[in-house]
Amino acid sequence: MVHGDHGAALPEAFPDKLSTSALAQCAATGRALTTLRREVLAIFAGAPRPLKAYEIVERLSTPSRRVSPISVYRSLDFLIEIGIVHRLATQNAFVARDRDRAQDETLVFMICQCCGDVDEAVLPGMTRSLAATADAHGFRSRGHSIELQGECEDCRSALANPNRRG
Amino acid sequence: MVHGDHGAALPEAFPDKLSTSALAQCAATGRALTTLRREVLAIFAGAPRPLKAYEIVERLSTPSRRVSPISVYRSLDFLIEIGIVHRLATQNAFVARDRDRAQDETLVFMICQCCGDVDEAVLPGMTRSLAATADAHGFRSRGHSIELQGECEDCRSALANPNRRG
DNA sequence: TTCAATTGTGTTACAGTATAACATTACAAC
DNA sequence: GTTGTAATGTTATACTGTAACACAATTGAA
Repeated sequence: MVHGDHGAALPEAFPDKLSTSALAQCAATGRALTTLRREVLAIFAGAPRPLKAYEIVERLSTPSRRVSPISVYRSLDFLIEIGIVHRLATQNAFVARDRDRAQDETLVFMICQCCGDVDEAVLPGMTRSLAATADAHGFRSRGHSIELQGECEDCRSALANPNRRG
Repeated sequence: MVHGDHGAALPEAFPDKLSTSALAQCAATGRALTTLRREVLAIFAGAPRPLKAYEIVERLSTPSRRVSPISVYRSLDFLIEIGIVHRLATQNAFVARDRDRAQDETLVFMICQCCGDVDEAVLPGMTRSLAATADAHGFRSRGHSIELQGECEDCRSALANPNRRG
């Protein structure tokens, strides 16, 4: 089962928003959402936090099926290309988001150093601002990575009120 | 050049702007700009591009002196702490810059995928914009990483006019 | 002086991240 | 059926970063 079996059934609750977006992207670009790519996506769909590549390797591997790191990396590269998955460069980790992939949207990731959770935002003026800066330097931008490190609201509350933590 | 000349041929005399900034930061924080840290800084001063940690290891090592990766990483951590060196998360590489380290300045790095050169800029409104976004999400930001990937002016010219390249 | 605390480096070993190179499988188009 | 392309399998390895503990130098104080 390499590619072409776009209708393969998956153990998890499919289709979700992620795979719907992925399928739309594949249809638009003439590429295939293969079994392996679906499986990786399914793992993201069930994960509340960013995933490490080798976590995905572990979760896909069973005693009878050894998924190699490079296969996972290749699937990740694909999902990144179609805009479903984002690499958190500062964390060596990956997240899946189903936002509209309008090319002029600038995603900002806020990464909690305490609990590892990631939130994301779109800065309306950011795209223009970055483009203007790049222009001023003669730089043609083709991609970006914007990540904030800090503490999320929950962790700040917990730190401020250690007695109340659950 | 086993010892005494810092292990690197410098194009400019010491002290340069980088080490001047570093010394000022050390004086302000009561920490030491040791020989190893100076050597790492000197390598940055002579490098036109971002450096990989293991490139620094190689340049510091000689047949009679084996500098270990962890020593280099420790020096890099120190130089990052005092704001002289920045880590390019998307490249697993490091650059030294001698900008004023005003805490409200938001550095943006523009990384040429073609030649590897890095330019940086300060976006005036960015700090406020990011802070407002973080606030809106209850996120307390303590650090950030903003990197653009693309092509620098020189490489764009070269690509547009392949005959003229030199 | 001697002790303890602090800072920084040396040394060894290893953990974690990512890719190269080549073989194989599946499908589509001719 | 042959060829071209896309995707994965397989093996091995390169690259990036850290843990753990020992050693050395400095400082401040009993």
